[in-house]
Amino acid sequence: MTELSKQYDPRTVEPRSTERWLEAKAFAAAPKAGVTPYVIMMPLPNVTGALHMGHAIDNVMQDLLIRWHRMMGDNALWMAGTDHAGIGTQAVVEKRLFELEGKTRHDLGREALVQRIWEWKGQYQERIVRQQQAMGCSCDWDRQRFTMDAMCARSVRRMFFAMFRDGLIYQGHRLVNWDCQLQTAVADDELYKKAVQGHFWHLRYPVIDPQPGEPTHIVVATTRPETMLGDTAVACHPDPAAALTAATEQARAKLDAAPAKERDEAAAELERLQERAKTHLPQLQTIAAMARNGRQIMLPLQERTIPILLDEWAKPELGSGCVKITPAHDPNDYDVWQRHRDEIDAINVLEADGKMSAAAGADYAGLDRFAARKRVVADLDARGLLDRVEDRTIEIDHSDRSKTIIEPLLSKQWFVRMGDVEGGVLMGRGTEREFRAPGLAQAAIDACDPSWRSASGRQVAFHPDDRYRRTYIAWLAEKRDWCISRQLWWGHQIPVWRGEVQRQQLLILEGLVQPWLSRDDVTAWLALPDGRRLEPTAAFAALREDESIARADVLVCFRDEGPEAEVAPMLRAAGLEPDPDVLDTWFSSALWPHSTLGWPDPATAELDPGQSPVAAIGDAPDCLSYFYPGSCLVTARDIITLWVARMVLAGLYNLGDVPFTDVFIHANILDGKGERMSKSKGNGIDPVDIIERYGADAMRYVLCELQTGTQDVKLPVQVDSPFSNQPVDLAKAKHGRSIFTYLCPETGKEFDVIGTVDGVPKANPYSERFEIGRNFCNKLWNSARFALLNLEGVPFAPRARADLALEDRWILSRLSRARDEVQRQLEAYNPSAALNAARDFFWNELCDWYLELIKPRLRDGAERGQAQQLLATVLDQILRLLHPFVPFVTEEIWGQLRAAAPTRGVDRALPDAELVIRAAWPEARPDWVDADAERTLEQVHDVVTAAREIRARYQVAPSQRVPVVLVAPADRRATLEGAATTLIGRMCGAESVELTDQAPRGKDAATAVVGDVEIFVPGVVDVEAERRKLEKQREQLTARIGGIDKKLANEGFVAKAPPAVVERERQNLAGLRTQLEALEETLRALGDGD
RNA sequence: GGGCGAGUAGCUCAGUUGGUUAGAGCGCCUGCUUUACACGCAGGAUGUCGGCGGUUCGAGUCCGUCCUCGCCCACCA
Repeated sequence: MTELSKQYDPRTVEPRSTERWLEAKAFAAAPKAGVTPYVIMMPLPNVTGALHMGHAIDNVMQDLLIRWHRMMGDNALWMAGTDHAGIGTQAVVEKRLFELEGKTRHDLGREALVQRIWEWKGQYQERIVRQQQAMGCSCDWDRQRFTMDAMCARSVRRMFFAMFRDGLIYQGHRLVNWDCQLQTAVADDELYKKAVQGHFWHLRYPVIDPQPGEPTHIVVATTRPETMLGDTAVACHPDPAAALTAATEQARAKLDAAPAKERDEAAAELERLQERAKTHLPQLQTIAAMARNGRQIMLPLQERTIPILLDEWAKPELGSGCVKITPAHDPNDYDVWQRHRDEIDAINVLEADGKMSAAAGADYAGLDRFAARKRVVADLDARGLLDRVEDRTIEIDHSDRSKTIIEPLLSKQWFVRMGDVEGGVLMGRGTEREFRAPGLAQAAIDACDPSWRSASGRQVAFHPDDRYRRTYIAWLAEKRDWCISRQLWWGHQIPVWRGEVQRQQLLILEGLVQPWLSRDDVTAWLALPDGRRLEPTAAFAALREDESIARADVLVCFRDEGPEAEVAPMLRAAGLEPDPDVLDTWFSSALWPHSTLGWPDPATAELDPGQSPVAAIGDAPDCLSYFYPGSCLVTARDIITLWVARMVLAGLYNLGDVPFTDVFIHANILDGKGERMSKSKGNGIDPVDIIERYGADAMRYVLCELQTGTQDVKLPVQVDSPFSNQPVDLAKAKHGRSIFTYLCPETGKEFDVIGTVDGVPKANPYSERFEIGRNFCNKLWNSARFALLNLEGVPFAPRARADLALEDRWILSRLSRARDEVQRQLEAYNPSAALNAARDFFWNELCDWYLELIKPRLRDGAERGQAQQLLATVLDQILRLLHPFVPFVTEEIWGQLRAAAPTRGVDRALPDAELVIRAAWPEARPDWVDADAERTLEQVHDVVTAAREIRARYQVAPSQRVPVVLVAPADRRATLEGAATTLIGRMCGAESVELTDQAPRGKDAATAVVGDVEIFVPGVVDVEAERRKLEKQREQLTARIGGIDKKLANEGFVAKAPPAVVERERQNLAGLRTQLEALEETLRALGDGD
């Protein structure tokens, strides 16, 4: 037997456990007919950088579930991998390229830049995997995937093709959030708001040929004057009087309901609106009338006539009451345009790089938008067309990736139709679970409706409560089309050839391409200038029929790469080009739960070297049919809409079934200030820093303990300053030059907590909260050490419960209950409660009581064997219960325990396994529950605690044995006699324990009363102190008795409370009265000597 | 503006369908090199359950209202 060191050292133990697991391929999962699979798909970390504590809690929760299910006998697969994170990764690499080499992506070119990004990806993927392995993540590393590897790429292409064929993917002009720096569209959730000091310019647009009584100018206001160059109208409300009245009424209602402190503000608002009816309304009505008469405005600088539109978007209560309309650069104006398509156009005055386009006019084209803004303002001012300028703080959208201001821009993008479609959408085409859904979003909504079931009987449920189901549904219910194109270089290129082809060319080509276009694995659409979108056959027919059709936009999508390559030269010759855009990252991550399993066809899926096969082998089914649908998706709530919803709809669309049945939403990790840890905020800390200091188990223990409900977790972070060596609280410290650096409060010098800033010393962050976990591991280690020191020659013999000692029956009873509680809480997705149940049993019952109780037996020849056997068994069981939480230390101890006690068990041998990771989860043992033993031990506990309190009060040295006299009524004495008395003596350092019905004579005894038992410790004195203590206790007792008396005297209580509750109160009262009697008896005994 | 959540011991948090004296860990106080563990052991102190009002025999728990904090969504010419 190896001697265990006195202090647990995770640095030596953790690598050893890891090695054992990897060597035994303990994380690997392969399809096996007849065994239930349990599958978790890891939320893919982005390869933009290293993991922080937010990822750690996510990974630890998954590992907890996976290890638990593995022990329960499920075939547990945890699929790991990383996400290429298109825009994020490209932005990081581009930024470095510029900082280190002063180059832009255009200097490098597409191919070279992508090559750079692959290198970056390799580096970070490796780091991420190292971090996860350090945490103990038991992923099947031989199945690790990347969203851009061959297997996943094929799936992406397949889904795109299917959706394109089904008409669910279309190309359209839409207003998108444009990042002028990265020159790509970005999603709404990739934006953040930032308050910027700006201005509000009021511009005067001349009315053409004003009539008497009509205004000569219409005033409109904007924060972005340069966009006026793209104005195509001015709008006015069709019924300004009614709208203003409505607004006034609303303001009045608000004033009536306003709380005191908002009253003034509400009153002022009401007054302002009432005033407006006089100042603005007449003119607005005039303008509305002018609009009806088709009067025109002269757009200054452009010298273009534009109409006055009547549209409700123009609010009479705001600004001048009129609003300029720039459909190509403002979302609301875009909507106005949609309502007035036949009256106005959209003019795009911006280029992709943020410079003004030719459409802005010769004076402005080529100017950066901010320079153009100044120029436009100056030019208008020079013409006397600038009414006034206000200073204003404006909340402006910024791009999360480039940190630059976003411009709304009209551009051509690819979309997935989320809404309902005429005739519905065929989900799971060609599978046995095929069904028809109204639309993609609706299908995903239905999937978590409790009344819905897929053909496999599955649906999606959220945990720990269904609060987040509402988030999910609310988002999907908008059914907003999903913009899937990004103008990036890093990602899955959109597999479409497109081009504008002239009529003549098309007709020449028809014969050539038609055979191709009629194939199953090719889909083409031809968009005619009149807006019709037709299949090739219909389109060619239309072309022949109508000679006025001059050209068509041709879009061709190939299902597979091979045929595409074959036809490519022909397509090129016809003037088609591959679409340069790439797909939104979420398009590929939506497929993660099945693309990683080889969909659409595991038999032909392409693997990276060394990876486990996904195809069927012999009798074993293939991975896709065996592991899909998966079990549980573990994630933080911010990703519900972005990812969870899209995985559900992609799974339903491709396979006709949900990707998982449960979604476990865990807490977010916040820093000491209460802000969410994230890479971009710079407040994330590397789990490896914590592991190095406290151990991985300690970190896992604390993260599990913190995972209570959905309460977010604050994790105050400190570092020791590399300059003063003093602890620095990062929540209070000032930042240095970057968000990753801080200033030492003593010296004012700068240090770095991540290690990214050159020339600044690195300080390792830590958090004292993890000491709890470290202490726990040490306790576990030492309890095992104690056991192992005492297990030499441990026998195994089946033992009947009747033959066991009182404390043995007690600990088995408590173990049985603890096991059930851990199980119950894990099933309820409550890791904290599960861990605490295991902890409380282990620490408070096993260590504090059982180990102490059996120490004498371990030294006693006759009783030693049984005590050893029980000790080995209980240790075995607690190691199994704790393994999913703290895998490393339990694995190490398990090895030692098996060496010392090859067979463990009480009535029969427990199932054994070489590694605890593969050991069977403790089975329920209701037959071990022993209510009598529990009651007796509870009394022993109470008496011992009281006796110890006496010892502490009189500062009796631990080594000093004292006599203890227990005075109790006959029935109580019957319980405490024998074994219990022995245990009491053992636990409170008694010289002797006397059980009697007679208080000892003399008053030189310290006393305590527990229930109906009086405790005397003769020989320690301070009669007055004793009396005071007992009198205080009597006072409290009397008060409580009074309270219950009153309650029971209350007719309402007796009549209306459940009988069981009333009965309990009566019992309680009786108990308290007995206790009071005993107390008074003790007081009398004290008084005897007076 | 709409929605969701939180407020319990000095700190971080539990507290099941209302029902004994509201709990844990950390911290604090006292004592202890008790043969596994001082990262430990034994003992102890600590609460206007955010405020007010209501329902109820009974409220930390249910309802109303107000205060404070956080998050999500929408909008901002």
